[in-house]
Amino acid sequence: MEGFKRYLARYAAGRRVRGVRVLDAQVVRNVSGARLAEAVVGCRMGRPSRHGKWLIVPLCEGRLVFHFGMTGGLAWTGRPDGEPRWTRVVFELVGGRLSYHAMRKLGGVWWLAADRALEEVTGTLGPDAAAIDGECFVAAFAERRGRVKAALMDQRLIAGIGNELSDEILWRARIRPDKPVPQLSRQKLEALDAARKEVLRASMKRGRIPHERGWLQGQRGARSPRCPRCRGAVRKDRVAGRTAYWCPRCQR
DNA sequence: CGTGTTGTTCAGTT
DNA sequence: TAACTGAACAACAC
Repeated sequence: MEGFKRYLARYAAGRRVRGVRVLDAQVVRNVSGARLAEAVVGCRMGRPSRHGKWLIVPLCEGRLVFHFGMTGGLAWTGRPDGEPRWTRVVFELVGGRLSYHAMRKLGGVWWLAADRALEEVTGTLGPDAAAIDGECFVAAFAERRGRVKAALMDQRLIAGIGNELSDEILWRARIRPDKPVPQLSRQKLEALDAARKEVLRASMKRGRIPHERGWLQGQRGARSPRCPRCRGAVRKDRVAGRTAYWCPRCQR
């Protein structure tokens, strides 16, 4: 999401909207295409911000809110040639166009007038995972009783960590994904916090989760995934309703 | 044709 | 209440 934010900031921020084309009305969630166009045409896109996996772009008196589901993205096209496959909404800007695309339509685009709260769209979100300090992070786990992977991915607790990031953080902290939170020692919680900081720092620097040497995510989808640390076989299990990759030798 | 998928939400259950 | 499970959404790839 940080990558999308920077992409929008680089290509679209500061440009005036000339028109909006809604190719699939289903992904514009809370207003009609006509109402969206009425709200944003003539406005200049402001500097985007991010809270967890939500992208917020101020525009005139309101803001556009984007969520990308599992398969969404943004694409900037300077010249009027073909849009990306699965483009759902196109913002025609002075100097180019910004396409919102999504194969599966699990995310969407919202328009929020100035007097509406972000929470109306996003639901309750915890503080952003990249913005909090260690004390706040550890405190978030204080009352949790479930599995650590579920807690990490709970957006109401801490916003921004999804399936892949949670696996990567747990692997780095050497904690198994199904470990009950109450069984984590103070030391382990601090290791989790250190892993959280390092994984997010590196991911935000690159604009995506690295899938390279020394990263568990490089093994996701491999025929026989190997732990980058101990070379043991990586397990693939269902934890907290999602596919978890983890190393049973390193993660206890 | 069946299975799995980077996210979220909801109903139902423990 | 907290938290879990499964289904739903949607559109593929394999």
